[in-house]
Amino acid sequence: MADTKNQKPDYEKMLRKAGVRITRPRRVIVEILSASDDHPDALEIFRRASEIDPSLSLSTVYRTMKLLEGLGAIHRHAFEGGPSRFEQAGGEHHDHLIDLDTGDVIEFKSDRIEHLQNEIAEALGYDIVHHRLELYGRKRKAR
Amino acid sequence: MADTKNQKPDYEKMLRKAGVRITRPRRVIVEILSASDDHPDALEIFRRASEIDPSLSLSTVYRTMKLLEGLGAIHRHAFEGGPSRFEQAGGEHHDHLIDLDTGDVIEFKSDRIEHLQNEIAEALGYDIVHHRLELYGRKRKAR
DNA sequence: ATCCATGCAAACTTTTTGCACTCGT
DNA sequence: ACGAGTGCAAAAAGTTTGCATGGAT
Repeated sequence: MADTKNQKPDYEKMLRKAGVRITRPRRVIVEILSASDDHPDALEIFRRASEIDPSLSLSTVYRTMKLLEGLGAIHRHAFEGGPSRFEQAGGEHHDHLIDLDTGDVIEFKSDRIEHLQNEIAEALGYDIVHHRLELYGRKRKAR
Repeated sequence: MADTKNQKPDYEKMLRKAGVRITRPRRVIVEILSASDDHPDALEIFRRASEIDPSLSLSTVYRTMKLLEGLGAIHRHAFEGGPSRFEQAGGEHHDHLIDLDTGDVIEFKSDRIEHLQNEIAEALGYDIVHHRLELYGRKRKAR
């Protein structure tokens, strides 16, 4: 289960290809993302990045997230009742189970569910652009 | 497909059972909900209700939505990039396909997907409290 | 030397809340 | 008449934006 993990996107290359400038703030943010296995929100990314460069601003984090999202380098998730949380793209597609007690996010995938989704959209006359499947639960206590 | 539609909740009864007061604002809001087949957001409910009682406030709409949600009389959906949208409870469980061009919401259900979700949670050692499955797509053009 | 990107503060959107008053019970 | 519920305005929370300055190319 650990080896389904990402081969991380080469952010610098993507930025260069996009024709935007490789600035210090962008380098720092991208470095934080590379070092992250979790699903931090903008404020958390800001905190982590601030340790490297305290002059960085939250606006820049937001702007950079939007930029990277547009490039397909990261995914944005809007889990319920909280701010957007981000994750590097590059791994294979997966969905999320959110631990209601801890906020932890567990990734999983199911080809069968994906397939059923396509069947459903097909039947309704739609092409799926993307989808969102989130399970909210708690660790099973009872034996 | 039209007959999978809701038998609407009896809001007044639910409010009474909850031991809260049946006020004019609540009556009006609940009347709007009863008359709705779509998935309006708070502001839209406020607009519709304002036609009946112009003195009603948006805060009260929010407060009432929270109350009704707590009673299980309505469901709150946070589709991506927009405000919460509401729907009467009482129909059978279903998921949503959101038309990216129009914002229309199409309801569907799949026992097989539900079942797979439970299997997955089970395998991960979790009990599902609830879940969210949304398909975002556009009407199929190509023949 | 350009002009894209940044920091800062202000604006914005959605939702919640404090407070004095109203009205259901 | 008591106190839950309301309207209003202000506050929160998350995110975006205008503007003057700074830095990558």
